[in-house]
Amino acid sequence: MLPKGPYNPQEEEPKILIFWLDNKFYKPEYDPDKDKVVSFEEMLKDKRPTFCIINPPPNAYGRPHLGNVSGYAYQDLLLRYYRMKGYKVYGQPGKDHAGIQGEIVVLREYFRPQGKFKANMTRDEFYRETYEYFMKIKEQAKKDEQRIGLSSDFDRDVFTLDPEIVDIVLDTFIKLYRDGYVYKGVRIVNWCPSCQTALADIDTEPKERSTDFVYIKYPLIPEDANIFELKLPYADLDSLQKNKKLNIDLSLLGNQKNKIKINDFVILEASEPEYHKMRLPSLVANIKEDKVELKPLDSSFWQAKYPLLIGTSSKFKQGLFKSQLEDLGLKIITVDKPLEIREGETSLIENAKAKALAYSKAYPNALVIANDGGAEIPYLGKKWNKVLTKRLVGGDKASYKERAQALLELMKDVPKDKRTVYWEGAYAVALNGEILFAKSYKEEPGIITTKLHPGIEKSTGDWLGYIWYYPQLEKYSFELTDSDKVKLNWAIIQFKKDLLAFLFEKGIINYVTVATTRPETMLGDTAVVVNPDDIRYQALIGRKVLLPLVWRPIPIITDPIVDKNLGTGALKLTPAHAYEDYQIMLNWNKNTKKDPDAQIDYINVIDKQAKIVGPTGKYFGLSTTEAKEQVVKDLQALKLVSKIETKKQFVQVCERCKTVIEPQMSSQWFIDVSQIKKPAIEVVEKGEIKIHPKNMTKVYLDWMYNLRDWPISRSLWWGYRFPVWYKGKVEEKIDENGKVITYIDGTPVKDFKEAEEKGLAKISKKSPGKGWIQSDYVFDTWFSSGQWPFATLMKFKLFDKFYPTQVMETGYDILKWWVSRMVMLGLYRTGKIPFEHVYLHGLIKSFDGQKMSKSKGNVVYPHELIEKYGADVLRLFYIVGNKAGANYQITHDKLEGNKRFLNKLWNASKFVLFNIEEVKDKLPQLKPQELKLSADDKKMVKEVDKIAERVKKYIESFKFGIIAVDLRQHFWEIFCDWYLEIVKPRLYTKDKNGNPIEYDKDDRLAAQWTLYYALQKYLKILHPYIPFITERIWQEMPKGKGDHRSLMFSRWE
RNA sequence: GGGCAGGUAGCUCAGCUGGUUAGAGCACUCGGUUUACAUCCGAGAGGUCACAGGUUCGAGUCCUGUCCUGCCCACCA
Repeated sequence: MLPKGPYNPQEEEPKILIFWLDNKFYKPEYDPDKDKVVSFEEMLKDKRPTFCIINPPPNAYGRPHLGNVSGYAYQDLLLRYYRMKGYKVYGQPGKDHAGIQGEIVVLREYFRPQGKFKANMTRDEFYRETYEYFMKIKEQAKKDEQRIGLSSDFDRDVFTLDPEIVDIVLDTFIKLYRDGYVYKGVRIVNWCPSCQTALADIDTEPKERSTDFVYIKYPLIPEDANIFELKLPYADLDSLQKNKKLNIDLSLLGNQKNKIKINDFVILEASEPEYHKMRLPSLVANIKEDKVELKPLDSSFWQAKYPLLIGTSSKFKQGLFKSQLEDLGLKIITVDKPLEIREGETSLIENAKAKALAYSKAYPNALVIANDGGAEIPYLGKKWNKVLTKRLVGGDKASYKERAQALLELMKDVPKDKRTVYWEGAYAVALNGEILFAKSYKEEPGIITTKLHPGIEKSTGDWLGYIWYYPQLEKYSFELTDSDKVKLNWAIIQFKKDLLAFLFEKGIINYVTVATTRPETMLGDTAVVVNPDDIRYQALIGRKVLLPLVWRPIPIITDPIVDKNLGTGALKLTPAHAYEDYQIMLNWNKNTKKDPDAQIDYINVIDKQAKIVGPTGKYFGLSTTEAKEQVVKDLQALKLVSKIETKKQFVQVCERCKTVIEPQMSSQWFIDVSQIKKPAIEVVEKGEIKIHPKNMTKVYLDWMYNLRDWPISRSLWWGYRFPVWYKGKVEEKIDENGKVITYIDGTPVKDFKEAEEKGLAKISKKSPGKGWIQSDYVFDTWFSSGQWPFATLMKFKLFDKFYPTQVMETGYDILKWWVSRMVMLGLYRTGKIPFEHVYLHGLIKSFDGQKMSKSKGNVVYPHELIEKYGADVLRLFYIVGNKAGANYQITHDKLEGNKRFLNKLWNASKFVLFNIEEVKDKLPQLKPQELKLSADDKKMVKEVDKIAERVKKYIESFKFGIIAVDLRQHFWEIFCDWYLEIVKPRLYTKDKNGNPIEYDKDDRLAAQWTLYYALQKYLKILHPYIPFITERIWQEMPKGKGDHRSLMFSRWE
């Protein structure tokens, strides 16, 4: 009998848990038919179809949080469902060492109280102690998993750093290396100059500071100028600077000497004995027979020479933008009396053309932009606009009069409220008396809103365009066109989106101004980057600028990531010391693979002590702070600083010591994913792996399509150490060209392959012998956890039996990080998909509706809720009404409601059990057709069978949360409120006062059987949702065919 | 800036490939019951399905645009 009173989960749930654990129901070796644990071999031979879920391993050092536990509810629901369906079920639990996070936590919470730090420990000591500590502490996480009812095989609970797992993971690395998918390359890393270590992004934190934003002018090298580079004795350079003149021998130019002409550039480079380099740009002033006279350049050389702009708009006339233009060294010609060619038989576009031609005649060297506009035409909505277009035969070519006529006619047919008005205008651009292009535009319905036409922003794919002048807005903008039809040799300057001016290239733009918060890194600049759609710089793409101070020609390249509106829209590229610059370099080099000359490189100018190194001349050896001051000072002396602003900026600082991170180049290990990602994309595209919810498939595929080579090495102690050995000490140094060079035992090596060939390095799991030193790097956590599905199953020799697994259930937030890697590495290592379905659950919002976070103080721990409500209530909260990928909020109402449901189930069961007590044992053997079932009984049976069928359908399509609402309601309303109430009179054998009453025995038995049948069915379909209470009630229920002493193994049908 | 999701009752959310009168839980109002139910049952009220167009015999559902919210990614040179 069930105990009296309301259901008490704190009392009942632990008993059930012990019942399950003691009987080892969770083990795959448990055979329900024999009701015992059979041998491993016997289990392997079992013919039942398999169903396997690998439980995502939580961090070993902490207790699983509300999110982890939600996962277990879903995983366990599936495990239990398929177990009851007769599958051979296996759940693989595990605990994660959690890489960097694990290391931080153990240092803080375990070692620091003992006065131990990485500085006063050996690596082995640290690893051993941490391992032991984790082994101990991970038991708590395991208990939490069991408490929620997760029916996985806890005898096979495994740690990610388990030696056998490590072995399998390292084998994968070695296989990747042998197959040529692993390489060691130089890459930018977060370097903490104080801790002297590379840091993962997660170990850095943003800090706001205010800093100087320096605008530096990089002189543009004229297109037709040759550039020669010459190495000279230092003394010669010195004399050049002093005397402003130098004669050098033509023969120094070698076979290029015939090319040189006056006004060419010669960049002179001289080295001091101690490695400092001095570079100075000079102009060829005079060529004698065997000598060249060189003149050093000063900044005045780059000044602009002549104006070339004419605008016809009122803004020019008013002298607006004057200062900006003059800042560029331009003079502006304004036209006092603009031509008025209007009306008559001329169309807008003809007007514009006529204007442009007239002006260009007057100013033969000017590029003329002429506009004409102001025609008002009605806007009629979509439908009417079509009519309008049709009636306006001739379109642009129609004259004003024709147009006005047609519009007036049309207006009559248009409903009044739709008669709004838009503007029409035209543009023409002329040069040397010739029209370059012309176009009319129609835009802005009605009273013009404050917005520009959306097409303007969208169509910035080309550089040629049309000016649009919005009279009512007093604004200019432009529209771009197909540029391959018209090729012009000029650029367009745009000020703050408002003014557009077309400028001749030659002699006008003679600087490219870049803005930077880190002027000292310009010493390592290798390019200037502009947005490919930025019309201002179109004519400059592919040209070169001369990097001041170090006087190195660097190219102007493009990348869409560059923000046109930030700073000057031109970005100085220092790939060695800015993460984003580094990415731009990679992209650029990838896109210009076929053209080796276009490739750009890095120059590392800051070393691990934050000192200036590399080819930096007089700045060599300065600290970054000193260098910054000096560089700005020197640039100002050259008049190459146009302005300095103060800017608020976020910098990354070291999480531990708060030192500003100094990004720089360092040698790291990579996986070349270009090949191995292909099958991982294919299996998802083909639907061999299905992702729930479906829309996450796109997220996965987008991520995979764009996946770049994966850096897998980390400078940590806690993790899988690389199976890489060096014969001697490994050092990294920056050479005089700013390149990172690795030295093994003093010998410089180009790359790892070379080191291996020279016998200085080896890939091996064990030490190759005395004197060999193992690499300091450990693997990125995702490299190991990406192998979790097959590594765990291989360890337990269950691979053949259970791989591929059926479901991977995890939070959608790690789809990209974890799921993608499991698919990729699983396919690579085993040739098979790791799982058939990916079910992604949503995140849980706290009681206040916000995302849980420690800083907000709204974190809810699952064990708190379990203590108060029990595991079943929490499981219902996770499941009921929720769907894949959707976030949901925890509320007390939901928890209370679930508690009430359990109580209802408990009481209804008590009622049923009490009323079937004396016929309990024979009920399962009775056949419905032999019973005197009433219409209500039959209806009840039908109803419960129906809901069971629906639940089955929904669970198998991963919609168990949605159907749970119906199931709960079904039990409550159909079984409790309806059937139980109407069946009562048929069950009573006594009246209110306890006196016996007459009753029909057969009818009563029919009712009793129906009660029994419905309840056992409900218990079964409810079991995957609320295993504890259903199992507890099951213990009191009579058992029939297909029933097991544990509800867990009783068959659904 | 790019991407994804969402906007439905007072609150938290369902509503699959378009199809009667748009649903559930909680909260609310009224009535009843206490031989399973520190309760439960019955009844009721409450919605321009964000907004504007469109497709259709028919739109919460499909298309276009707009607004708002949340999340993810990137970036702040």
